[in-house]
Amino acid sequence: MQLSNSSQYAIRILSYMALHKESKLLNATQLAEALQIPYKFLTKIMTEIVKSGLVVSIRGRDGGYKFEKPTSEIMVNEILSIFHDSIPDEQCVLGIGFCNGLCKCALHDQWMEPKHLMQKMFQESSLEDIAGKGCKF
Amino acid sequence: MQLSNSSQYAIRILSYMALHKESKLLNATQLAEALQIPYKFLTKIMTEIVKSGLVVSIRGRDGGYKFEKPTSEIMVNEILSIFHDSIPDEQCVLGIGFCNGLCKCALHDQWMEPKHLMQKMFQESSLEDIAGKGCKF
DNA sequence: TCCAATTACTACTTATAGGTAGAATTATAA
DNA sequence: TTATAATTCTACCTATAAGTAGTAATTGGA
Ligand code: SF4
Ligand code: SF4
Repeated sequence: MQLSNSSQYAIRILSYMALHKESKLLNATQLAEALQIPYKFLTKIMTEIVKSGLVVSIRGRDGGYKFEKPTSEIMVNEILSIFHDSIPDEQCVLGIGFCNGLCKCALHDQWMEPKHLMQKMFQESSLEDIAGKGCKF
Repeated sequence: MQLSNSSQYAIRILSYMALHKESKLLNATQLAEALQIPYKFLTKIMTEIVKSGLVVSIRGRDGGYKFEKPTSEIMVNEILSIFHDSIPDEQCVLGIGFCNGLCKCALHDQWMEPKHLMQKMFQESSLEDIAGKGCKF
C-alpha cells in the first residue's frame, strides 16, 4: 500500500525543480546531490520522465532538465502514471476482482471512499501546489 | 498502492473458511481447488497464518485447518499484519519522511483522510463481516 | 504394523523492483 | 577543432516477492 520508489523519487525531483524554476536548467548532478538520490538511478528515472514529455532535456555541456509546460499544469497523477502507480477506477483493494457494480464484497463500498479521495488528491494537485505549500523538502 | 498477493490470498482463504465454518475442518486441497490458488503457495501461506495463531492446523490423516477463535473476533487488519501489509500510522503516501505533526508537505493533510478510512476499514471489519455480507466469492 | 492422507520444512526457481557500471552520444565553450 | 560536461543507452547486479518441488513429520484407520 505504498507508491513505488521511482514514483516517490520522481515527485521529490520534480517538486524540487518546481521550487527552483528560476534557475533555467537543473542537471542530474545537482539534483542527485540536493535530494540524496543515487545519481545513476536518478538519471534512469529522469530519462523515463523525459520520454513521457513532462520534462525536456538539454544534452551536452551546460545541459540539464527543465519543464515544458507551467508547473501549475502538471498534476501529480501524471507523474504517477509514468511508473504505473496511479490508481485506476477498477482497482480493487483486495485484488479479488474488478468492480462492476453488480457483485460486490463487504468491503467494496468502504474502499470506494478512500480510493476516490486518493484519486482526487493525485489528480487535482499540481506540482506548483505541492512545491509551494507546506514544508520545502 | 495495492495489497500483496499473499494478503489478498489470505483474505480470500480465511473468508472462505469463515463462510464454511460448519464443516469443522477444511484442508489445503479443498481450499486450493475452491479458490483457484496454487496448492503449494496456499500451504506456504497457511503455514504463516498458523504460526501467527489465527488458525490451528491438524496434521495427519483427516487433518486440515480451523479457526481458534470466533470469526467475529478476527479482524482483517490482523491478517494483513502477518504479511506486513497493514498501514502504520507513520506511513507516508509519498514516502518522503515520517509524519511528526511539525513539518508537513502539501499533501499530508489530504493523505490523512483516506489513510484513516483504510485503517478503520481494516481494523473494524471482521472475517464474519466480510464473509457474511455482499457477494460470496 | 503399515498405508494413506495430511501439514511442515528446506531449498530452489522465476518475476519484478531497485540500483549500478561503463560506454556512446550530444552539444557547448574555448 | 578539440576537450569537456552533460544526457542516453545497454547491460548487468542485488533484493524481494511470487511460485514450485521434493521430502520429512504427523496422524488415523485398516
Ligand atoms: S467488490 Fe470487493 S472484491 Fe470485488 S472488486 Fe470491489 S472491493 Fe474488490
Ligand atoms: S508531510 Fe508529506 S512528505 Fe511528510 S510524512 Fe506527511 S505526507 Fe509524507
